[in-house]
Amino acid sequence: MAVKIYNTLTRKKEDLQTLEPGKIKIYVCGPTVYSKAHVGHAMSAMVFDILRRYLEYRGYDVRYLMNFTDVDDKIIQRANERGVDPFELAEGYIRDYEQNLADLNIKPASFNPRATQEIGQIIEMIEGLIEKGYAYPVDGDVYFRVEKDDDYGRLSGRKLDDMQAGARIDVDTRKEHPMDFALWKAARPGEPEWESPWGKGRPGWHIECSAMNLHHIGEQIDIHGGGNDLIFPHHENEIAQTESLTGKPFATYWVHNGMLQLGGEKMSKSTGNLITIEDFLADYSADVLRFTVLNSGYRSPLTFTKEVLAQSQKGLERLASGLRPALPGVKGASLEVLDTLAKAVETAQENFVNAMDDDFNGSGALASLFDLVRVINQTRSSGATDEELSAAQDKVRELSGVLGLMLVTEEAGTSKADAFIDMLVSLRSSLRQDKQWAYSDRIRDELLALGVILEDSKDGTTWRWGS
RNA sequence: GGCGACGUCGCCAAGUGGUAAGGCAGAGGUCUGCAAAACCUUUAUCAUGGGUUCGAAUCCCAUCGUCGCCUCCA
Repeated sequence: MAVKIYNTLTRKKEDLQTLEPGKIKIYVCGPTVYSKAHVGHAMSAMVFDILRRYLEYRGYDVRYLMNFTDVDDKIIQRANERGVDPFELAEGYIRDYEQNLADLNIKPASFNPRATQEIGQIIEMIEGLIEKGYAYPVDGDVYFRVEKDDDYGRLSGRKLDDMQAGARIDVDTRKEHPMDFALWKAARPGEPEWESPWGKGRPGWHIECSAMNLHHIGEQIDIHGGGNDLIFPHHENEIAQTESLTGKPFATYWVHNGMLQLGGEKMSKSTGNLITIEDFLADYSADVLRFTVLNSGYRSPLTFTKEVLAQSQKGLERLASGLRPALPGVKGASLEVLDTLAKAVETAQENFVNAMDDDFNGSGALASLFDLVRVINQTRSSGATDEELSAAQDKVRELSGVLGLMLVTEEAGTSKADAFIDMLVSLRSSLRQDKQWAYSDRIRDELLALGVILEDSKDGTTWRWGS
């Protein structure tokens, strides 16, 4: 069975068919680096990280690019406000973002192109577009001629006529059509500038992505991703520019994630309705966000509330419960029970792949893991040994890993405190044998306050670090 | 005003023609000195109103509601 992907271009799920067998080229729109990134960026990055990890798991050789827009009006404005160099400002936020991604367990891209490093390519493209009649210079600016592009609007499902009707459009009489967009902007005093055939200036927003693609992965790519707020105008314009120049379909699949909702509204940099990734990670683990993203459809809006995060936290604990060791003093489970476990491993594998194949259904993939965890826990309760549990637990780790979940719990045997905790637990066991409940409960309570969870069973006491 | 997405159990949600996955929370139970964990049992007819069909959460139309885009935005 093939992987199915929902394609914004056709509004349908389609079988994934790559340009080259076994290889897949993915380009994802990264942030404009003028401020700290927020959880919405994290969500988007995670969605495509999951997509990428899964395609790798399915055996594809993935080339994955994510860009940085490092020259733009807002960067310049912010830099001027602070009296710093715009390039340095951008550089700082790029480093922050890379750190954010690492903290979120998001795999680094194969390459991170930057707008400022593509100026030559950009100028070349614009020249090509002018030559073909798709662009025209005015007073040092260069605009794309939307009316020349018959397909314009096909990604976002708009028509030029519809858009003029109610939209607020700046009346720029120099433009031939109100929807014509800038490929090149003439420099104003004090702004970063590059030499060009049209005078000093800098690239427009959309052209950089087209240029980076062309330069680093080619005229045609398999998947182009980003937030659904980029569909129009950004991706629409990318298509217009690239395809007008090359005459070939740009990306086969356009994949867009839904917006993160904070307080019933889109989390957004420009409105300030946001929580930075840094602040989020101060309170929650990366897994909590990843679980939340996985559990909701990546194309739907994701409700971001404390309650949802708490639910994710509990869900993760449940997944991790499957990884706990055998009960103390067990002699092994029956063949029948072990057979059920082995079958559950197969079923989980199958359900997992089926779910993920179907447009990266994370919720379904998690369900397959929960089902397996339940059977593991049943098996453990039936007296299975660590060895008998290990294959199933490895499967949980393997599949969680494909989703990018770490499921790391601080394990016994890794801390200097272990010996002391063991001693207290052993002391408490003696107290319990003498029915000294007051003292034994006090030890349990005080250890709990220190983050150590004790669990008694009739065959002894186990302990683990809480989260 | 235009375009698009969505509305499934208290909450997060999967499911796109054949009588509703999973997680959280809740209730009852097993185990336990108590507790915790784990396990077992249990909880919905799918916004509303029409229509198509032998049969619809799933297709069509209308209504209501939510969100996104149309200006920078993941």
